[in-house]
Order: sequence, then structure tokens, then C-alpha cells
Amino acid sequence: MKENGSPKKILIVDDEPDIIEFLRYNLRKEGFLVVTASDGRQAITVAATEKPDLIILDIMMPELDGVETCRILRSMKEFSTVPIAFLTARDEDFSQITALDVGGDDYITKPIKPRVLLSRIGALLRRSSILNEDEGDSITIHDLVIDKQKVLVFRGGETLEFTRREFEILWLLASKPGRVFTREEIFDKIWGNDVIVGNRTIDVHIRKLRERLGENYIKTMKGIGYKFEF
Amino acid sequence: MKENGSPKKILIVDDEPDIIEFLRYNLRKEGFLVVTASDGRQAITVAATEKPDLIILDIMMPELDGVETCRILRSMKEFSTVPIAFLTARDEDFSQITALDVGGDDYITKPIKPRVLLSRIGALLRRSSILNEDEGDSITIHDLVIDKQKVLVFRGGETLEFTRREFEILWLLASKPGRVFTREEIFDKIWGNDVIVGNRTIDVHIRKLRERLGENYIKTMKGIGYKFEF
DNA sequence: GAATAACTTAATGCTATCTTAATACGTATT
DNA sequence: AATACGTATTAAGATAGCATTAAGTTATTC
Repeated sequence: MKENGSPKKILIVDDEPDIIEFLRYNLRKEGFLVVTASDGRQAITVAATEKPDLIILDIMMPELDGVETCRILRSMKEFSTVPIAFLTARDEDFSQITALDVGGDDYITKPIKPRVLLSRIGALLRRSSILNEDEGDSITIHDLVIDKQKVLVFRGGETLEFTRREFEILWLLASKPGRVFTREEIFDKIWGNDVIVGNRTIDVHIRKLRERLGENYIKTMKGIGYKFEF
Repeated sequence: MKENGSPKKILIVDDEPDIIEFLRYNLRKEGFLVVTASDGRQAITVAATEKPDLIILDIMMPELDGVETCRILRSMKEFSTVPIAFLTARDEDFSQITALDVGGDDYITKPIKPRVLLSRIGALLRRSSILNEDEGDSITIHDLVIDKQKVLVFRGGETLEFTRREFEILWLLASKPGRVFTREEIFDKIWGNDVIVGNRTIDVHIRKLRERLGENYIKTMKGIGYKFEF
């Protein structure tokens, strides 16, 4: 499975060297960059410096267990949306509820089948939000500078703030000015296949965007979709 | 979620009666017509007689598996464009690549969550519009550039806008310049089999097109149809 | 863990777009 | 020339699709 953008970096956190090696081998083979840590504390420092696109956390670890590590990572701004998968032995599944509660996105049970692992990882990476893609840091169009790193929009001297969803939609539309995005496309890219939101949700976000941006940037093409234009 | 046209017919193909019943129940509840088959061979005959609007195929089946069934269906003219979704257990994901290769439009993983299922199906059914086809981004003929991504037509410096229907018709005609499209063909491609519109509707759209485009692009072939020409 | 912000849903209203229908036009055929 | 057939034109009617608002949920923050 070839990815399109730059290779994704995956952080593996486990105290058993065998597991780490197994995962590293399989992930490297598929073109992922792999960094590792052997406990929670280490995981946090490695994560901070390496900025992985996805984190695989063993639940059972000395020092700081996976669940706690996840909680801490999630509390850090830069990891609030990075996909985190838990690794768990088949039977200690008490963890599933807690794990997902604490902001994990998936759990993978040992023994690990490579194909399953890769498919899950694929799904998680696809799901990851627009904001996590590394391509392009800012877009400048007309009088706007849309800065993805800062999640801010500048116009003249003023600075406009948007919420996450609003910004994601704006970024998507502005990434190809003039091109029309259908609602389907927008749902796909912003929400992915797992979350289902009602039909009017998107309109509300568009309205919020227009409220702050003015009426002249996002155009409705009735029956077709929305586009960015000035 | 109310549908507009006539109720859509969905063919479910699975060898497990439980799954069939589960799907049937959930789809019926949403107003779909449901027909079923328990293996690939049966699926093909049922499809031929029932002419479903969408097909859900289990991958793992005795006799003829989902992938093969899909390949056969796709080779039949009437099913070359009908959306086909694959059903697959979470872990047997080797199929994903093959499945999409062979002409499947989506895969749905078991266990099936009704809301996800319905949203996917909705997306697949909506997708069947000219504007959503991926093929071809723009057509250049004579002095026109017809841009499907932007849903715009450029001529010299000017930009011409069209509504959805207008653009769809223009795109259709311009996709094979010189060739005559009968009214029936146009109805088929633009409106599909479910919506029925009166036969003056098309004239009105043609007129709108000519109004913006000028008289020299779309030619009426009396008693035959319309064609794009300059 | 209460307060605040963000997101989603739901209800209602609006209007561009689509469709219909009524009439006019053109051109073959008798 | 009269008829028939198919298309053009127009304006009015219907509707799909979007906008807007407020209220309800769910996340975040302090």
C-alpha cells in the first residue's frame, strides 16, 4: 500500500524488544519511518522531538502505562489529534473501554498479524485530520494568509481565529481555489468514513466561516457544492 | 432521511442468513427495496432480473466469491456503472486492494454499524452523477475550455457560469463533439432511470445553454437529437 | 467538576434552479 | 395550402437544496 505524501512516521512504545523489532520490521517494509520508546516517560520525550504521525502504545508497561501515557499525550496540544492505537494482549480487554475513553483511536490485540496491523494503521492514518498532514504550511490567496501551523488567518493587519472544523473546511476549500467541492467530498475529507454527521452541519460551519471572513470568499454552487473564490 | 425519487432497490449478497436479515431490516426501515442472493451465481441472475440500484457483496462466499462476482457484473453492460460495495470482516483486509481494483466502489467492514452502513449507501447512491465521475477534468474545444472541477466554462478572457443541469448537459455533449445524442440518451445520462421529467425540459436547458454560450455550439438535429459543434 | 467553548441537530424559512405548461414557430408531408 | 410533427420560447409554478437560528450535545478548559 503506497502512500501519496511524504512517508509517515510511527512511534512504537513497548517494553518488550521483540515486539518492537517485529513491528519495526513490518512497518519499515511498508515504507513507514519508525521511532521507538520502551516506556511511557520516554515515549513522551520521543514524541515531542520526533513528532510522529501515529503512535502505537502498549498498555502494559512499567513506569507509566499506556493509558496514562495516552492521557498525557492527548493533553499536549500537538498530540491532541494524532491517532493513537493501543496494543493489548487478547485477554486483558478490560482496557478497551478505558483506552478509548482516554482518547485512543483503536486497539490492536496480540498476537499481531502483520496484514491486520497494516490495515488498521492505514485506516488510522487516513482518518487523521487535514491539520496533521505535513504538506503545505500556509496558503496565501487574495488578501488572506491561511497559516496551518498557527491555525490562524491573517488579513491586512487583523488576525482571524477559527475553530478546528471551521479551519479545516477553509483549508480544504482554499487549497484548490476555484474548484468546487461537493458536500460528499467535504464530509469525506473532514469527517472521514466513521463519523456521521447530519446534512446541515456543514452549512452551519460555512456560515460561521462567512460570519468572520465576510461573504466574498466562499461561494455556494447550488446543487453542486462550495468553492473558494474572491 | 427521506429520499426524493422512487425507492432504490438494493441487492444484498451473502451466504449468512443472519447478515442478510440484519441488512434487510435496516435497509427496509429506511425505505429501500431489498432483494437478496446467497451466493455469487445466484447474485448474477437476481441482478439481471431485478436490476438493483446498488449491490452489496460479501467477499467470502462459497461457489463464487465477491470479487469474482463483481468482475462478472462489471463486465455486463447494465451493471458497469451500478455502485457495488463489498462486505468484509475487519481482518481479512487483503481484499481491499483487489476489491477496488475489480471495480468495487466501497468496502464496508463487519461488524456493521447501521448508521455507518446507511451513510455509505447514501453516499454511493448520490455519487452517480456526471459531476462526480473522476474521469476527465476538462475539455478544450474550439475556443472553449470546459472545466469540470470548477464547473465553469472559459472563453477568451470571460468566464461563463452554468447551473448543475446545464453544465451536465454541456459536458455530455462536449465530451464527444460532433456525435449526436438523442433525447433518450441525454435523459438517461443526466437524469437516470428513476426521475422522469417531461420532454420539454431538455429544450429549456438547451436554450439556457445557448443563451450564455451563443447559438453556434449546440446544434439541433431535428428528429434525432442534439450535438456539440462549432 | 463546573464553566465555557465547540460542534451538531432540528425546525423553519427562503430562493435559485428545475420543471411544467401554454403558445409560437418552422419545416416536412400530403 | 393545410396538416402534422417536432422543437423553441416564455413565463409561471413547484421543489430541491441551502441559509439561518436556536437549542441540544459533546468536548475542553480552568
